Amino acid sequence: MSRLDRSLISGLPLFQGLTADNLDRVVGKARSQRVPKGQAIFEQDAEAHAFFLLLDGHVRVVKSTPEGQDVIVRYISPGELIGIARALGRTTYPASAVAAVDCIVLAWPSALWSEFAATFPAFGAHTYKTVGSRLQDAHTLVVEMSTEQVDQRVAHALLKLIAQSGKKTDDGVLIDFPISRQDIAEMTGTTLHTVSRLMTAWEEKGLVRSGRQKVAVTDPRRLRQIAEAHAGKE
Amino acid sequence: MSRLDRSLISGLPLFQGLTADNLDRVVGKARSQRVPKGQAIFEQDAEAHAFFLLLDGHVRVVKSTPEGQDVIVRYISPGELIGIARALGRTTYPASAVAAVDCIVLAWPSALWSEFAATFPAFGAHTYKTVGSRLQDAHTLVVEMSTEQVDQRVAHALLKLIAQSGKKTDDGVLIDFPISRQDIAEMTGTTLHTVSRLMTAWEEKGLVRSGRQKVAVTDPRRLRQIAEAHAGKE
DNA sequence: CGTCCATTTGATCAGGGTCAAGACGAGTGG
DNA sequence: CCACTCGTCTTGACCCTGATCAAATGGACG
Repeated sequence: MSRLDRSLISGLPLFQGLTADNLDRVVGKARSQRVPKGQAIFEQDAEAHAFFLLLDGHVRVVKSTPEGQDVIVRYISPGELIGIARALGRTTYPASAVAAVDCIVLAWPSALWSEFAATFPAFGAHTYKTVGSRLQDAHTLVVEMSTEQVDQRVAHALLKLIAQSGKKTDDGVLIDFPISRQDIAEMTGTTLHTVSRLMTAWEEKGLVRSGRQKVAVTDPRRLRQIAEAHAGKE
Repeated sequence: MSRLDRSLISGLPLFQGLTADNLDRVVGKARSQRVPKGQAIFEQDAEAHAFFLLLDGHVRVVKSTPEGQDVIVRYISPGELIGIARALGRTTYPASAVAAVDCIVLAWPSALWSEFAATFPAFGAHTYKTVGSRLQDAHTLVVEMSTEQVDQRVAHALLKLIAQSGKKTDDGVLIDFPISRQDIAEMTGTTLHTVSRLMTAWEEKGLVRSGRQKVAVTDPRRLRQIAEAHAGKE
């Protein structure tokens, strides 16, 4: 394994304001890890021995019910922390984190979190801000799940995905990692069948272009119309 | 208005470890406020000028959609903080807080939050733990909304309510504040009609006793069976 | 070339939303 | 003290969205 370098993390807002020396100390305590596509970084209900920083790739956070149904709570992009359960007073992970593509993560023992937070104010502040916005997101999702029809929820999900991980191509804005109908269904509380029907309908109208584990949005404007109100249906 | 006394807050875990002197300082900066039933403590999207501690009463946190539908995100019990948006990097309140009964709250200007957190470590730590568990709750709710049938969601909602604000009576465990069918519908993403039908069905089976803005659970065990699995339906 | 998985598409049907009407109390004003 | 009104709750009838069941198609990859 190659030696870890502070340049890996020096650009991140999370570590803003740290000296080169401090960055070295932080990186020095991390273990880097390659996680192949489909593998879990950590599992729901397991002991939260570490927290992670996603350096490269995309991760989905999944909660599973006792009955075996999965719900995708959110996707994680490079530069974000995951597995900070411990920082919030939990001893186990409340969800699983699965690599959507091959990923690179840095891992620190959970115990270090409070040390980092105490030593580097920006680190603590940024984390709490992150948690705060995740709480907002979760509440927004609850509202969507409570009040919207399936087509609106799927439209919203796609818009969030391209906002977070969109990549411009000739086909429009492409979601930058493999995502199946099943995945979208698990984000929106519906079935892969319904998602499939929606996608083909939207494809015919020219709103999206999609294929096997691939979705691109060609007309975000009209997709947003579907997401926003049900008045705009035709 | 009577003089504020440190005894109001001395028992709370939030202020654990503060000296009598410190408690006086904290209370001294607060303004106490009586909020009549039905009135808002703060409104969604308004400037977050203050954060609040609920001393007495019950508050529901409501998010409203642009289309005018309301979703009840959670209920707040005495001793809990509300309106801590500012602490999480927001400048406006993400939801409204409405008094479910006549309430007493303490209010501090938002700017004081960071001062308190810096000066009294227990205060900051407790808040973040609170935010963490609210994030958990929100995710749990998302999972429930995604995977459960209406009867399960309503059963879960009632169980949470009696766990949080249950009061033992001859009729079973009573929810300690007025709550309508409409309220329960807004917690569970359904309509008051469906809630009404469920309640009468459960009343006939002897699971609950309910009336106008009043719900008591007489058989939590069987209610939990409904909430848990759909295998147990008959 | 064969196997596996993602996807598509059709047919069916039920959970629960919508529409409509009424009953039941609780508070208000005469 | 009673009549009235308003808000909550109940209940029936109907129908639509989207789940379920079933099967076929089509790439991707070994």
